[in-house]
Amino acid sequence: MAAHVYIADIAHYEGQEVTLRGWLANRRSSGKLHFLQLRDGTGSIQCVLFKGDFDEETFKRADHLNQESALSLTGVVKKDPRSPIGFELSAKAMEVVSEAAPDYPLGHKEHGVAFLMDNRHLWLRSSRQRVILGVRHTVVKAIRDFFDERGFTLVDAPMFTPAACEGTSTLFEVPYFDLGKAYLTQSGQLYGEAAAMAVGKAYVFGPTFRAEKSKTRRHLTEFWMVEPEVAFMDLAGDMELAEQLIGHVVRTVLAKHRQELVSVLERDVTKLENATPPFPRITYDEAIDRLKTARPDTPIKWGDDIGGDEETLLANMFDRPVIVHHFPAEMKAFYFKRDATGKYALGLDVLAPEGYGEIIGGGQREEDYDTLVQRIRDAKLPVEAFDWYLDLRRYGSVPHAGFGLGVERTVAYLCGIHHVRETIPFARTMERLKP
RNA sequence: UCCUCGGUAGCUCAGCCGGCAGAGCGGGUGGCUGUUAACCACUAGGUCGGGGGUUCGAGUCCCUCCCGGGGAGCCA
Repeated sequence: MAAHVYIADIAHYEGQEVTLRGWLANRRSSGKLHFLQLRDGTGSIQCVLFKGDFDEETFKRADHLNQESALSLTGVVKKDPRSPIGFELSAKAMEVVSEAAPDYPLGHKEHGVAFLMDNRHLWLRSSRQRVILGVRHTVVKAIRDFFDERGFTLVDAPMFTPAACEGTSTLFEVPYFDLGKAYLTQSGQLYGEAAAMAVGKAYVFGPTFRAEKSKTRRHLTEFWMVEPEVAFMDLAGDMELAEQLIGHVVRTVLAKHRQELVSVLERDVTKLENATPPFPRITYDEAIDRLKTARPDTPIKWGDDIGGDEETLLANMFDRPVIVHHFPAEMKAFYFKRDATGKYALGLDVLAPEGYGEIIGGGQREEDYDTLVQRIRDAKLPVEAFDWYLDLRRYGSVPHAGFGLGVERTVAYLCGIHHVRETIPFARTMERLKP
């Protein structure tokens, strides 16, 4: 009985007899030779079956197997210059673990987006999706390692929350026993602030839900966000932490996935190689000036949000992510600290290059109790709902700051993928709840 | 919610000025000892998104509804 090996490790077994287990991706034949393309999750390899090595029934069956049939193939690993991976399997025995039904929906030709998303559970088997899933895994691990190495503690925030974190946004409502209604969290930040006062450096990492009817390539109704929060840190420290995190994630992904990014996703990785700190920093005022200069006819004016097109225009002025900071106070949520003039919120956004948009949003928080109460009132939010949050300002309040990084937008940027729906295994959008 | 594009074979699409419903892939059968989106031959496969209208005649023109893609607003 030959040892089972994975295709990714095939180079170590040249000349040896091994068993491969996987799924039939494609097959070809030239009569007395059948070529079975086997995929096992780590790679894909061509297995060659010669008629003389098999009994008639098995050999015939090999040429009629349906796509995605599960197979176990035993044979000798042979070096072959014609193979894209340098090796192929000269099969001597085949076991059909389970024959696939004949109507596997995904063929080898192109498919439309809607069809692929309907078949997302099967689409994941493609090499493209396998690479994206791998990059996402690496991104998540790199983020955890980054914070772990810097003495942060992971503090999980709840998914069920009693009220809006920021007030106005549309939240998903769920019934909650005798307590009435609960809402799915739209940010773990307020809990992250509580955690920072407990452990100094905390980060929240989990899914986030937005019921807004956004239909763009940058939006999902359910997405993952990592939100560090640090006591005694100001806006400058926040910017440094943000660029260090992104720099670390980009470096780690390049080190591990460079080859796949280039060959499978056709990503121009030179665009990622530049993404090393320090990142350029511009104020909101400067951003508006730059936009007006670059495109004099743009209708944008001071106090406006920087929209998708402007964001892309701005980001393309730099060869790496750019940090925009000091926003008009009215633009930002109630908990942002303001500068001495009161005109600006100490917020920061990090815009990824190439139109991938805002991948980080955050800033320094208001630590003064009275000011914060006033802000909550100004925002027409119920102060009682924030009593526990205000306690953080009553018992040893300190300056602190943090941010949220969107995992899907980051993966899209790294992979060079147009739409974030491909960067999460099972995307939830306005029009899609299945599979 | 608004703007925009689309819905024709299992999939991707073509179908011109209104005149017999098409191709490639996939499926089936057969052929080939080096194919690799294999190739070659033959073959099966249709409620042209639903409804209504104009017309001798509608996949095609008009109205309407449904579904989906992209974008805007808002945000990660």
